[in-house]
Amino acid sequence: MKLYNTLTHKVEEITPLNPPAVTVYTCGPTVYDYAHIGHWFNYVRMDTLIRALKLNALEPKWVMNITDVGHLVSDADEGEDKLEKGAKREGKTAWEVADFYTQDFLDGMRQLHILKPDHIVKATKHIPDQIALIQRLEEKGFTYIIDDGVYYDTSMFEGYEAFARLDLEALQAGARVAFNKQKRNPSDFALWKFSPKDKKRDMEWDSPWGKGFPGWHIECSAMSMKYLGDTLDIHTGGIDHIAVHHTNEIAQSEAATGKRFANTWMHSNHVLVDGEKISKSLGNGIRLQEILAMGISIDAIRLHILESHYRSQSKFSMEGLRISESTLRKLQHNFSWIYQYAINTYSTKHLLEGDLKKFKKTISEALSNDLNTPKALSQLHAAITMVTASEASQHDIPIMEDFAEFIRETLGISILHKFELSHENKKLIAEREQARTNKEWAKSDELRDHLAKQGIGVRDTAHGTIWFRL
RNA sequence: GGCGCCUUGGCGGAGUGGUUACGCAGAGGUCUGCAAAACCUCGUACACCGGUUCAAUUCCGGUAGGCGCCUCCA
Repeated sequence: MKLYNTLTHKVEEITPLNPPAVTVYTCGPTVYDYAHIGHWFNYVRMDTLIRALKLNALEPKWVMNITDVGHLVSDADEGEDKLEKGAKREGKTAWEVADFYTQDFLDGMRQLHILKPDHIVKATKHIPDQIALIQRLEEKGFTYIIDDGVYYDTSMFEGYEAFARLDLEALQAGARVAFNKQKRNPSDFALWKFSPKDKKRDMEWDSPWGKGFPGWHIECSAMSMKYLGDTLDIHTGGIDHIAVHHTNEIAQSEAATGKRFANTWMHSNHVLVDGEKISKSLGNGIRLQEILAMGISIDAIRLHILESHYRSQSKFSMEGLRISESTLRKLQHNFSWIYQYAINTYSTKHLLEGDLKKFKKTISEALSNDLNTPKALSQLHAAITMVTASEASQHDIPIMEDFAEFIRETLGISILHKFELSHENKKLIAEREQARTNKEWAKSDELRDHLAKQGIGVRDTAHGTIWFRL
């Protein structure tokens, strides 16, 4: 199993510390608003990673966080907490806002058939862990206190800029925001923020340094290490987190433990809409429910996401999504059709076993090579073209079922729709065949349309009429 | 201003130092009562300019354009 590692800028073999276990930590959402399609690209890709690891006989231990406190509207630690801001906007408490959007996110995860992480951890449920980690940093002398909080002194951590290949002086010179003058270094960040003296926040906790709330970055370090140990096999997240969030996670974690924080860093690139990034300020993020309301299926959304590589800047459009929908339908129709054809066909030959085994292998190889999902899909297309062109028979039924299950497990897409025909429909099909025999074309066409409305397709073949699920 | 990434046929999108990506759309054909589907064939893509090489879309340098991060943000 190979993956591009942001740490080394190379595609590398994954070598877990304790195989077959492989620990994976994914930066989850900040739950102050609805998740949009860009988020779902990210999480479907992470889901694909987990599926690919399993395919390689590894046993992923997957932890994802929910940021339900502390993510400020600015990484420079200025401004408001997003949750508190969302609460103000909606006339709710920060807790209510967090609950609402957490639920929205978890619903989306389920709907998109994203595998369930072993632990979904909330920042607000791990305040003591974060405080303990800050204390460790304090003991080692990495922290200092100013008016608004406890800060991490990035100049104390050698190689702070290495991960993101930052040029700190240049960053400072070109930065568009004014840095807090009390900070020792512009790149220093808050570990603990104090509550404003004059008002009570919805979310605040006591700490050795005073009442307040944790900075955004500390949660990921505290929770990942709590559930997965000091060194992670794989840490994933959006590409935008490299420069600040992940750089800070490394600084905090490695300063505290003296050990490597994560061996492999995987980053999902952004999705562009009309050539631009999806962002709140542009208002160009479409929600999952909006897409579903347009009649696009879950499988089509997944297929569409898999059609581009996770490291490329993918383009998103509703038109592209509709194309994926028709592509998916075609795959499903063809596979379901040939399956039904095989059920109705007798032969002593076993045609498909070797070929489908070969395709399973090429699909596995594509996924195992830095999650090359476009290539995996091309192999899926090739497999289905091969199968539909074959003279499949009853012997091939288990092989086809096995292949469909393999695709469902690895890509999370259903290509085989199995269901029993009702007596009613069986009768209609028989009637249509009779009408065809009698050359009553108008009647047979009418019956065909009638069946189509119920989701039953018919194809007239040399082996008679074969029905399949549309 | 600094750093990083990208530029593939009508669209989407892989990949490779010399051999078909693939999908969608399009053209022609086979089959069919007609459909539909399937199958077969087809387009001589790799931003531009140099360099390395027997050979470059693929490596190196430069030019142009785009995008991202350094605010919000997966």
